[in-house]
Amino acid sequence: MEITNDNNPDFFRTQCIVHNLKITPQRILIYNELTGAKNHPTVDNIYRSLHEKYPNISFDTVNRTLLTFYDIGLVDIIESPGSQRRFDPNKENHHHLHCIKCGKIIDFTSSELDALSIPLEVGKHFKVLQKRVVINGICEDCQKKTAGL
Amino acid sequence: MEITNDNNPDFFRTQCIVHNLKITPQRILIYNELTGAKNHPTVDNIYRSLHEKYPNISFDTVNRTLLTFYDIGLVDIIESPGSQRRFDPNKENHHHLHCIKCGKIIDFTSSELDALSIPLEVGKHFKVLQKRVVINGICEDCQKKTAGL
DNA sequence: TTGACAAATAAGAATTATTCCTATATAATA
DNA sequence: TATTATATAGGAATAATTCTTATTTGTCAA
Ligand SMILES: [Mn+2]
Ligand SMILES: [Mn+2]
Ligand SMILES: [Zn+2]
Ligand SMILES: [Zn+2]
Repeated sequence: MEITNDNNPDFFRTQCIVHNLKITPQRILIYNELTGAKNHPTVDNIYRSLHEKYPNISFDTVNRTLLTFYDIGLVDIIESPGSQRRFDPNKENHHHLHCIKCGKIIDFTSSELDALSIPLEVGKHFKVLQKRVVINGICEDCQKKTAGL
Repeated sequence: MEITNDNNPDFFRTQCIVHNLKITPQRILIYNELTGAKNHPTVDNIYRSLHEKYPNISFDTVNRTLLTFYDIGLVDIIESPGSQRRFDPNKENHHHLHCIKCGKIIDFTSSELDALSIPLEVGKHFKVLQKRVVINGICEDCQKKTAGL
């Protein structure tokens, strides 16, 4: 199943206006690249894709813009085991598989897991905004690669 | 509740021997520091603590040793939203609260969550090694800080 | 439609995090 | 105790992120 992210130009414009952000060509490009992205791009992923078509865009603009999008809730910054910050344009409830070999982070959905209940004690001390199941393991590709050992 | 990590010198020695690692003073120091650590230290956290008492220890040794410990399964590298790699000496089944304000990662336990079942479809394509619930939100301290706004 | 201005950008420098290099030291073994 | 493979310290190199500043641009009021 292919996951496609929402790309709603009107929503984007509205969010920018609500948060007093100017609607610049760079922001539009980055928003489109992001919503078109599979997986969970790093700043560098987005920068490189855009830089091919628009050689003048700067890395810093991509980075700053992605952080701004995070601030206004347009994108998530997801958990990963170090290295580079990774963004998730998919704000829907979903869960993650982390491959410990290649670092890939794969989405999966489960209404059962969406509904899991958090201990009461936790809710008393911690304001819960999002919950997700994170599974560590080895992806299909990496299993195949080491099959011959 | 205070979480204390196992510090079992015999276990440590055995693990080193099994994996053909020399038992060096540095490795012992790092192992002890790690098992004494609350929360989820970065390389720099461990390095700084040790460096106060042992000014000759090098950052690279701490970093390399922690990665070695990860390789032999003595410690986990945990999910975090970028910045620095974080280690978890607690290999028991447990779950995490991520504070999006201060970056703190807090442990909690729940036998109910330990037992959650993963969709069959996932297991077919992905070799599951560990599963954990990761909750994003705002910790008690950070809630207090912004209470006056 | 135009001008003023606050906000955003590009480019490169600076900072921070991690890894690599290599000469020296040392734990393990015989 | 001598040998040797492994590990370490220290510093250099690389990678990731953020900052600085001169310039440009989107927005809005006139
Ligand atoms: Mn995702
Ligand atoms: Mn933990
Ligand atoms: Zn993989
Ligand atoms: Zn906090």
